[in-house]
Amino acid sequence: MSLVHAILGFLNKLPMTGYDLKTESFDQSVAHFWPADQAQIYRTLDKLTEQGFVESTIEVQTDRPNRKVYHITEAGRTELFRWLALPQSELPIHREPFLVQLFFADQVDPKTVFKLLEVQLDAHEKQLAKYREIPLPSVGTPGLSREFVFERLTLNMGIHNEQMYIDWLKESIKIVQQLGE
Amino acid sequence: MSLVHAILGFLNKLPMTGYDLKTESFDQSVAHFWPADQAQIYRTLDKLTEQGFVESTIEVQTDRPNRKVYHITEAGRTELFRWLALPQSELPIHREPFLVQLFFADQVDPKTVFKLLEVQLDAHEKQLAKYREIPLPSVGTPGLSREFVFERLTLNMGIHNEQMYIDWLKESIKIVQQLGE
DNA sequence: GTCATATATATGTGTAGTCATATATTAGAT
DNA sequence: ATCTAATATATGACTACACATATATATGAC
Repeated sequence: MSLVHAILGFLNKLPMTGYDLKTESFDQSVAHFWPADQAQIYRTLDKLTEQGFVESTIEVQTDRPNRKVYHITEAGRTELFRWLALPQSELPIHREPFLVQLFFADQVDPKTVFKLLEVQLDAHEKQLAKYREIPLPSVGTPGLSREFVFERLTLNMGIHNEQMYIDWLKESIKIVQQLGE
Repeated sequence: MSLVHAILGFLNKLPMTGYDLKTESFDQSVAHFWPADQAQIYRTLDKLTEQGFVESTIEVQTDRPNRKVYHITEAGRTELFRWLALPQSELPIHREPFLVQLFFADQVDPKTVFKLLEVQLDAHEKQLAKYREIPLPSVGTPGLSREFVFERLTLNMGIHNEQMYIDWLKESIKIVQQLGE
């Protein structure tokens, strides 16, 4: 359950509200490998409070709803560092509906298969373009802080992954076309 | 929910029991992009029966438990083909605990980060080796049936993906090493 | 003699994640 | 004047999936 540890990781940098975590942290930087639902962030913060890994203080606001600012505790920091050092030897499962479709594509007429492949290609090209637009300095930049280096590496993963998928799709489209002849 | 459609896809090729679906179909061919839990296969077969997409007949056995052989109905086939032709414009979410660790790796000492990367590299190299051992003819093989071509394409995705991940890990390890100097 | 494995189906229970919706107020857009 | 978006927290309800376990019998391994 990495949501817990992602939240601890963000709070270890800066105390924040659930709203900040969602809009400024998750949606801005880790969404492509750990998207987080707003409702689940709040519920996880409740659970972390019960466990003593975070605490909150109310910041009164007059014009807007009060802010419940969470900060990490010493126990929370210990738990974060324990998990951050734990090797992930089991690879995560990636379920892909599209690959299920492709697997059974012999039961479908070639034009439809071609259409499915094209839609995928379009979606991945758009995703790649999105990643490329993110203004993060490249890892080679002199004097770049460790924080940004690691963030950049995770973005590189996203870019590599989309590029690989696009290459594979183009290769597959060629093969499917030859099959139609 | 592609489990439903994967089951329909398999049953459209051949009537089978839940046990067969698990051991002969899922575990043998689509496990790397759609692993299926035994309990969930049986429950999904129940649901599909209620919906009228599959039907079952009992095959009595004396030495072993009776077999409940499922076959697809006409309604099931219609549903299968409807879904198989449906473009997947939304990309699936791939959650990666390891990338969460890497994102926060600036809070961890470099040796530990290096260890995490090495364990990942090892895991992905093993996975790649596993895929390469699967005896499926390459897409170029003359006279290869459409069924095998599409199965091969999905395996190619697995191989491409592991190769990309390994490349990215090696690149990242170099960068992390330079960071330590 | 005992233990593990294969064949075969089924239920109980828990968890992570999704989606909808409630509440309350301000600022800005049309 | 009215609608929408932003700020902020919270609950209800549902689904997919995971993990453990129950039942029953045969075969093969140590």
